[in-house]
Amino acid sequence: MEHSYIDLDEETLFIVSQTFKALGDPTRIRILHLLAEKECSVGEIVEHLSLGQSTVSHQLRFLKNLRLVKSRRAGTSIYYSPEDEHVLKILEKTIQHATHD
Amino acid sequence: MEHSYIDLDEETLFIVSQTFKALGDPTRIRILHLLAEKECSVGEIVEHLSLGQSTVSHQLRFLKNLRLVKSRRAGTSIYYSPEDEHVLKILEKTIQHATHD
DNA sequence: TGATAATATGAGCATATGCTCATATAAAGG
DNA sequence: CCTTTATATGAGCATATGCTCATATTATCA
Repeated sequence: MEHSYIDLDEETLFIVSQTFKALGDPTRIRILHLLAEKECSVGEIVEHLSLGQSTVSHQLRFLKNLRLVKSRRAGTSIYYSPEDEHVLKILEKTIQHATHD
Repeated sequence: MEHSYIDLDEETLFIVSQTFKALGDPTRIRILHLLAEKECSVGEIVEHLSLGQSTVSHQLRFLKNLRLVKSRRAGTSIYYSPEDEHVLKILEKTIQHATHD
């Protein structure tokens, strides 16, 4: 029996799953959702979300490795902001979807 | 210092993270992507994707618990298809994004 | 340059995740 | 009914994940 289905290649599968995995954790969602509103330093994120400094740094590194956030230094502080508009839109839309349905 | 940011409530956070967690695994992505093209029985999924029967059944249960797929029985076979259009669109768009960029 | 402030990083631990193996359940046919 | 076919489920195991604690880096300022 014939069918035209072509399976996803490994690289696509890896990228897509990694991207969604990034959004699949409450802490990272909170961080991204906060950064969607305004650029924040690590310390500001820690305060706003009541998280440990180490936790935030670790998660930011995770997000940065996936190019979902970018950073800039200002003195001793480092400010983070979203980098991937596509992923950010998906997140915000899904939050809307979950909130208003 | 004042700011208008309101953190996400726990329930929203849970729903959103669960949803993305579902999309954060290569096996589930492959299954959903296949089902996006056509309704399949468990056995058909097993064949198309070269996965273990138990693996597929477990993942389908996972996806069904989150209402991402639905099922209908036909004799001894059970056919699965996507249930959540919103999530399916997100998945397909992200696959496009990962493939064509 | 020594002290302080902000952030990053590594190790360790507890929990979560995903697979496999074996077995259970359900429907159909003889 | 008893078998066969299709699917579901539970247990067990290896790996992944996310947090905390301690410590390392980096930059600023006295």
